[in-house]
Amino acid sequence: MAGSANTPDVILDAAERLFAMQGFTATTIKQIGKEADVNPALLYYYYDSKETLYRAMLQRILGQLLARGTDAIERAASHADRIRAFVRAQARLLADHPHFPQLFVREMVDHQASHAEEAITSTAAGAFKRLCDVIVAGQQDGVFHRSLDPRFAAISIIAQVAYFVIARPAVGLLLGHGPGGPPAELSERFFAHAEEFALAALLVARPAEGTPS
Amino acid sequence: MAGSANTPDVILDAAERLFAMQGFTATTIKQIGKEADVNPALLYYYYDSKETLYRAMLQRILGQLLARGTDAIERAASHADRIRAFVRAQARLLADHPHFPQLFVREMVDHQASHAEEAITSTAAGAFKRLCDVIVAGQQDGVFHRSLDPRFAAISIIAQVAYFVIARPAVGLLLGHGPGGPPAELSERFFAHAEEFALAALLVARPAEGTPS
DNA sequence: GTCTATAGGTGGATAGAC
DNA sequence: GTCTATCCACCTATAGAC
Repeated sequence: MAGSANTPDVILDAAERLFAMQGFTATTIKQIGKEADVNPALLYYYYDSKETLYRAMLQRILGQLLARGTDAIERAASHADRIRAFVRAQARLLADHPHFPQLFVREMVDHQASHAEEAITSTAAGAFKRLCDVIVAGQQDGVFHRSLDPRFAAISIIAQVAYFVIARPAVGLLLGHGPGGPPAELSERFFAHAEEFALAALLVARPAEGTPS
Repeated sequence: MAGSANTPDVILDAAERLFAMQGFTATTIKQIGKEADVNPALLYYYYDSKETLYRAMLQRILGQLLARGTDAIERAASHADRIRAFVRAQARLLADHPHFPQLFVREMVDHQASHAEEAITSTAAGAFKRLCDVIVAGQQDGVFHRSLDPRFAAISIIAQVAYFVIARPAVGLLLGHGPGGPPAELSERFFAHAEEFALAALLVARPAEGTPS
């Protein structure tokens, strides 16, 4: 408030944290005001309603995410490296925006993606298609296994990292680290594994045991 | 209600539907009463509070799910068939209990699995361990690739089907079928793909193109 | 732009008749 | 066991002073 950022952004920051942690209905205007350290009534000066505030918050984070280029994929030299780059970019994206997984799955189950539909079809679908194209190109060059449906394979690849962060409490319990989730170092190792697993599934000629990437 | 089932179960049925669709906070006692066609006040005759009702509902569905045996895995002849059997059982399980995915992810994000912690550690962890054991056995016999961490591989395998059903609206949009999700026939094909993808990642010697399973 | 005060509505939960 | 009536807390949103 008094300081660096302007009030609407401070409000959106607070809303993002609370909506991600508690969901839409469980989060109250008063909580957001307190978290943002502004008067709750002030929220209605900037946003028409709680619903409007939620949409603005979601659009902002979707915009931030989708603005990130997928250049790393194009820069990669080989088909395999492009798959690696995609998985790595996905993991970095989710690590940099820790609230996003919760907001995303809440939007799925609460509103059937209705508030995110445009963002998904207009931009996320682009990243998905790029991954599919990488797979198809690898198949045509005989590097990737041809019997896999490229779109299904793309979903399987995305699912690994996505599920790991969404089901974090369950994964933590399964790996013996409690419902707080696995420690950061273990998460990093899983993300590295996810690259290997995806490539192992795709590649026709698998590199010999222990061959460095 | 007047008829086959007893009132507590009718209430739990209604609660299961509404909690799955709307979440804990957004679902009201009055809605549940209406959905169950009983007086809302009656819920407090059977359950102490909304929270108690939620827990009872969750315990019931967790009990149903965890009671299902994993015999199919043990009956399978080869390492590969055991992986297939696991994925198939997972897909069947989720298809038979359409509310479970939503309830599960809501429990993750809303309560960090606190209400499901015991069910996960006592029983779901058993199924997870069995999958890990199948992978380890395959690795020891030289059938599965040894460089993969068995626990991570198990998560990658589970993630495919789990993410597909959790992110159903997003998957529907990505595959061009709208936020209502993909049609049943396409889901079935994805589940079949998930078996192939998992095996392709695990197997050292991949079957030749087009070889039937 | 920011605050105080409050209207208007709804939710969880209880008391008590039947 | 089931229903009616209702209490109290809390929530969204607005009116209006500063």
